[in-house]
Amino acid sequence: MVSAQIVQMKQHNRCSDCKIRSYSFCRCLEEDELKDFEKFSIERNFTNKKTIFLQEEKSRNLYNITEGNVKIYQMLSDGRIQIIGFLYPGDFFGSYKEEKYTYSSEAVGNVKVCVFKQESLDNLLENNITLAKELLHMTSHELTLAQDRISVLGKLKAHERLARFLLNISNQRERIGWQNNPISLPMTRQDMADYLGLTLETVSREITKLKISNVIKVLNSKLIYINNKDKLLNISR
Amino acid sequence: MVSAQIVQMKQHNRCSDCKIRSYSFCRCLEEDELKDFEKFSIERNFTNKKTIFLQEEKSRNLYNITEGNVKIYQMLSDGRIQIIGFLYPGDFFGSYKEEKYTYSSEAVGNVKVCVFKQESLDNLLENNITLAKELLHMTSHELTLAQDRISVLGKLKAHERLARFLLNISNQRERIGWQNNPISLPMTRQDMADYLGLTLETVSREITKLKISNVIKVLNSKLIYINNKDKLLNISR
DNA sequence: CGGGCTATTGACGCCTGTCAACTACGGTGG
DNA sequence: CCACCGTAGTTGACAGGCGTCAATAGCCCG
Repeated sequence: MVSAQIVQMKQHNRCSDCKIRSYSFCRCLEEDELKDFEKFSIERNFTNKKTIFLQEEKSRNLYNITEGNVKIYQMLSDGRIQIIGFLYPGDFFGSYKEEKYTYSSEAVGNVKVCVFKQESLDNLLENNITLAKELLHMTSHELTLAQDRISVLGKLKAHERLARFLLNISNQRERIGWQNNPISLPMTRQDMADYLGLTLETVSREITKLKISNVIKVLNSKLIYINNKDKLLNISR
Repeated sequence: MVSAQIVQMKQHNRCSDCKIRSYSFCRCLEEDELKDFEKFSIERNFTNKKTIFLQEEKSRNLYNITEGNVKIYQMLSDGRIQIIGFLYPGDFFGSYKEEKYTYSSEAVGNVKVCVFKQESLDNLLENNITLAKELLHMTSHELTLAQDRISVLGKLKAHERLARFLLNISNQRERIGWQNNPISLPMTRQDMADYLGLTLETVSREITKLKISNVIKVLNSKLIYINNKDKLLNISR
């Protein structure tokens, strides 16, 4: 089940040339620190649907996305799946403590990640307060996002959840400099449902309703154009 | 709406005598560091249902609970409430960044908190890598808990949510050395509902079902005895 | 004893899940 | 090039879990 192509990059300027550094926690490092930093990570590639790690495995690494999307999810004993998040370039996942992963992670499309061994990262943190504070701030931000998701799943109706989902994707894409209007949905309807706490049928129906009421245009099932952002905002609460 | 009794403690050994320090992020400080640390916070009291801060207010403080319970919650534009969490002694809340609070907080019963100004804390962090790492680890742990709650709200049925809620309370109480079997529920049914993404009627009905199937005994509406922990675990997934 | 708040219980309806049929799309092989 | 197949997505029919509304019961406090 766990299988992946491993590619260790040979180039020497991986970090300083990195296109997404300004979105990632490494942005707090100076050029000279970066040189050191680069030694402590390797780059790996994963193709669509490849597992990066599984829940309950002993955690050893922290991952930083440099290309593509990653989904992280939890599985209940009876096989029901809840997707915790769809991650973007600049997001990190995994753990910096030696314990078990609390979720599984999987590539959505082709993915490139930087992998940090926990002990390496811990040593870096010990000597670099700026890095520690940056990680603290980013983790704290992640916590805020997770708490917002608690509200979404606890209180919003299906159509409200979908509206907020589309807006979030649009904003997220804008944040990292991708086009934010015809938005591409790299995940399946099932994935969207598992993310939103719904079924794929409900997601499909709600998309159809938005289409009929002319709020969105479905260019194809994975490419959606937002006709009326205000209306979408209104629906999303 | 915001009103609270403010009490600045005069005693000089507030931190070194603190009963809950080993559950809080201050546990990482040495005795001599603690003396300094103490100067940067004041202690405040809040009585039942008093607001500590409101969502959207400019955030200036980080709070550390030393006594009692605090609920943090978000409100939608139409007044629907989602309770993000019920916090215990040793838990912290608020923000260490100068921005807006993303949730409101309110005392459940009588509460004592230590209040840290953001800039004070930030200065402390700058010079104390141990403290920064401790906060990082605790925030990271909070994130894990929030992610678990995402799964609960996204995938579990009402009876599963309630079962998990009761077990969590029991465990949480055990963790900080309170009795873990007849567990007291300081919050109302409405609060439980707002926490679990349900209505108070559903919560009440599910409690009745657990009572009838002899899994729990309802000593009174706010005091519950767990008869059959295994069965409860089984229901909770 | 009465008033107000909280909790329980009942009746009913709707939103969303479940099951199933059908369509669309993309890749593969003859 | 097209037939075929598998996967993904849409749509329909139906049911059930949970929300909504309402009445009743329990409890605290004056």
